Amino acid sequence: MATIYEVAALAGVSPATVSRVFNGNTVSPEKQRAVREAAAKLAFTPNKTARRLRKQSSEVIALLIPDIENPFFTALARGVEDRAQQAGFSVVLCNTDDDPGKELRYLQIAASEQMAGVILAPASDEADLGAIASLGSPVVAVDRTTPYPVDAVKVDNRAAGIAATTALFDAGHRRIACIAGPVGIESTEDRFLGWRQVMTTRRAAMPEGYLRHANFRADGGYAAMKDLLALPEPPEAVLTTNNLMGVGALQAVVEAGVDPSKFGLAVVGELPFMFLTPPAVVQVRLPARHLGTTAATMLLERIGGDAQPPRTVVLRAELA
Amino acid sequence: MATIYEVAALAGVSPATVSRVFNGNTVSPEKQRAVREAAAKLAFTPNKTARRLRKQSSEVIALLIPDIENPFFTALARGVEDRAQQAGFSVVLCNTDDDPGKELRYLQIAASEQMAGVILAPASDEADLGAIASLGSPVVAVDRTTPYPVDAVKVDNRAAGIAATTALFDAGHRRIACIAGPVGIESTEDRFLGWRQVMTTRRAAMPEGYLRHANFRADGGYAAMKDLLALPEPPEAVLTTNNLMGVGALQAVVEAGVDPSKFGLAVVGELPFMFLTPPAVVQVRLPARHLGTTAATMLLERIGGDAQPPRTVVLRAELA
DNA sequence: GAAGTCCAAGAAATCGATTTCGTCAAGGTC
DNA sequence: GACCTTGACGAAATCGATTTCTTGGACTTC
Repeated sequence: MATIYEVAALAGVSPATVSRVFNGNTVSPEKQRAVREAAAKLAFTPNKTARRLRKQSSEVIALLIPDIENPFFTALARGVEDRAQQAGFSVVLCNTDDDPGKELRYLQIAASEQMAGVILAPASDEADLGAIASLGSPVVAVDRTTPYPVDAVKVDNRAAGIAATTALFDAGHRRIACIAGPVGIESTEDRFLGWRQVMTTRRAAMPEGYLRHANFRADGGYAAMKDLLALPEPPEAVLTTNNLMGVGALQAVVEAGVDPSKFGLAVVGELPFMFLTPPAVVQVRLPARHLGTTAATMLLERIGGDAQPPRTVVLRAELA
Repeated sequence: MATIYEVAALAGVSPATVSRVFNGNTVSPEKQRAVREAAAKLAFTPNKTARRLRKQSSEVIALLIPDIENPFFTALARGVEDRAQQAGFSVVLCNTDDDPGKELRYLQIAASEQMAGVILAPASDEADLGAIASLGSPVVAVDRTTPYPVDAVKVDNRAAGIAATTALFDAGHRRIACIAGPVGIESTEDRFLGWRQVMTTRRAAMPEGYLRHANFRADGGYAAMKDLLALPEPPEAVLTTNNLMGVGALQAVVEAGVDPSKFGLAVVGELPFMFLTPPAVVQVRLPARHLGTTAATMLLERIGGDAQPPRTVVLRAELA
């Protein structure tokens, strides 16, 4: 790795001039040419670390997501990456596993690595954005909001829950259960509230046990669905508040010998890679990628110096 | 962000001593305590950038994969992350989209960011590892190998292809087509060779058009399968050389009104989130996560100074 | 033609850590 | 007691860029 000094020596100028050439400052055409030639000859790439130390900032943004194996989040990540790439930024992907400890560690890393900004799907309400915020690094919350006054991009989750539940109603189902995510995670909580609202409005019965809190993965949905099917009066239809629980629930239905195209299953999110989706499955498509591009755009605006008060953008999900 | 100088001032010692406290050098117990107290009071976190500039290395490893939305690669990424995490390293995930240009850019970034090492699923044979290698940063190729003399972890792809094809034979199929990935990608090429070997050994007919090269995604598999089914003499069974093409192929089968549990479909890899897999689908499970942990382990050994000649570890895939 | 303005470009400071080097005192050896 | 070793620790160099400060020359302006 050639340094700026070697380039300067070869080009017969000072290091400062070399720096100026690459940072768009006033340098005479001849010296400019000399520097570029020397740089090319030495295959010079500026040392990002040194630059970062001096500039106290970098062209890297951190993206903290809870589960890299969830297609919803990878689609979101793609959106972030596409947008960042365009702007010449790199994205560092971090897996928090919905563990506040891991999340905190990554936030500290982001701070001590002088990252330009952070996009975060908060694992918990207590996500400590204090450290990173006090650094002046912008933060955008995505998918879920936080108590901190930062930009946020989310989905109208309650509307999504309402749409999904209503679709089940319209298909003729009445005894509709809900498999919700862990308590305290805003996004699925809101979807569950949508379900409850529809159920209440329509005066549908919500027997004890028709609401299940499961972990976010396929196995959680699977177990919850098994439980539901084992009830004395099992539901005719079920809403799961995220994609992977939907996968698990569908499997449980099939394994129980119930015809999945008769049973009413609604999922907020998409059943990933499920082209074979039984027609009866209702899916509310979440704009995952769009969530990512929007968040990235907002973050880049902040990085660019935009100082307006925090905004929250709410995207709408649509029935697929 | 407090600096080492502020800590030193508060503790009444020199910056060098503060550094020594955090890097395990000889410091008297009293000063040690004083420094730790001061550091705690100021919430001191060492500036990674400065440290990296000085040490010319960091505790970050780069992982370059072709497609973050492919569950095979996310599982692999998880493996890498778990292992890295244990060793106190962070992982930076980069999406190459199988684009040599993007790949090259990321490799340069890895170099200019002083990353401790790189794990790479090469997009092409020409992946220029020269720059990064000349830096002395270790590189481990994963899933695919490269002409450069670096460590590699791969799957016995030919055996996987053989196992899958043989299983189709054993199920009574004879007219077996193959949907292979793009030409030039070693992993799927080898799987295709396994298919051809079985077909040849068993003297099965391989009519013109029974070998398709498709893009790696579900849509590629879908289109290829459509083509195959439209042949004058369509195959009775098909092998796809990766997971996503299998998803697409399965969809095409179903859409064509063919009963997927009659048709013979074999996939090298797992049909992601496909719990509803028709019984006839043969899957050769690839040890994706294990690939990741193994690669990370090897990389960490190299980072630790291991200088033995390059090794290639071949993992075995098993019929699921 | 003297004074003021402007601009290219080098010298040197700077970012915040780590590390080398040197100093000084304590302890050991003959 | 003279000499050597050892260990703690501060001063200063170092990593490689950016940026401020400074200088000297060209160009205006009156």
